[in-house]
Amino acid sequence: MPHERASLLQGTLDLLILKALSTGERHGLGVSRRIEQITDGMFAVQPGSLFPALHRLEEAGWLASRWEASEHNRRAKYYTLTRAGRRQLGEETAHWNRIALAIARALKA
Amino acid sequence: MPHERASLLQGTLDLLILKALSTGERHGLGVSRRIEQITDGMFAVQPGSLFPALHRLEEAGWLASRWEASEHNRRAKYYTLTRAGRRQLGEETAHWNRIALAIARALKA
DNA sequence: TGCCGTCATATTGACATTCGATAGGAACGC
DNA sequence: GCGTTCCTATCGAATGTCAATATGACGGCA
Repeated sequence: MPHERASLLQGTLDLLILKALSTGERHGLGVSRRIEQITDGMFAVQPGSLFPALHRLEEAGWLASRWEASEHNRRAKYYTLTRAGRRQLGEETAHWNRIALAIARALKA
Repeated sequence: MPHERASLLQGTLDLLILKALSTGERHGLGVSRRIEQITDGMFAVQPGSLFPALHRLEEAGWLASRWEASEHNRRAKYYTLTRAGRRQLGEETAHWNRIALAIARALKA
């Protein structure tokens, strides 16, 4: 039960998706649920954001996908991080840290 | 001198403008320079972002403005935080802190 | 007087991203 | 069959940012 549900900060969606997939294969809604979980319910990714983003990341070569039956026996597309995706996750994490630090510093001044 | 210049995270522009004005009256370009200063050169706000944002914030009642001669004797519009603007700065700061914390937690998991 | 560089505000057009709403198919329980 | 849940998918709209450019005023200088 989240206290507040924030809309995503633009630019963090890719990062969160890559992170959600870093612990293993998931299908679309699974990614969405994982993001909600690791952000403590702070961020909820809508389908209209999620699927275009997944396609974009796959297009970029950071994700690979295959069709498979879900745990509820529905057809689902499972995504995995590619090696390039794992590298990208590292870069985006570092990028985020730099930005968050800069803003934190600015807000303290 | 900045090592890297990032484009703004969408949603942080208002926050940075309010913060830049929290230490006193500034005109448009002065706000821009102040942001660059307090973020250690990390963020540079372009005119095409800056002026619409200033107008938006004034429209919202968070800024007040008046025409005055600049330090170089050009006509410049000086902006000040209103009381509501100061309150807004507090809220947006708190909001940012919650978001940054949630993402930091997510990235550590 | 005329020209130019700088300062400063402002607008325009393009672009990416996110969201809300909606659609639609497939499996399951009844 | 029928509704419900699960899952992928697309569309339209709104928003926010940027790059490029326009406009004008001042000061310095020849």
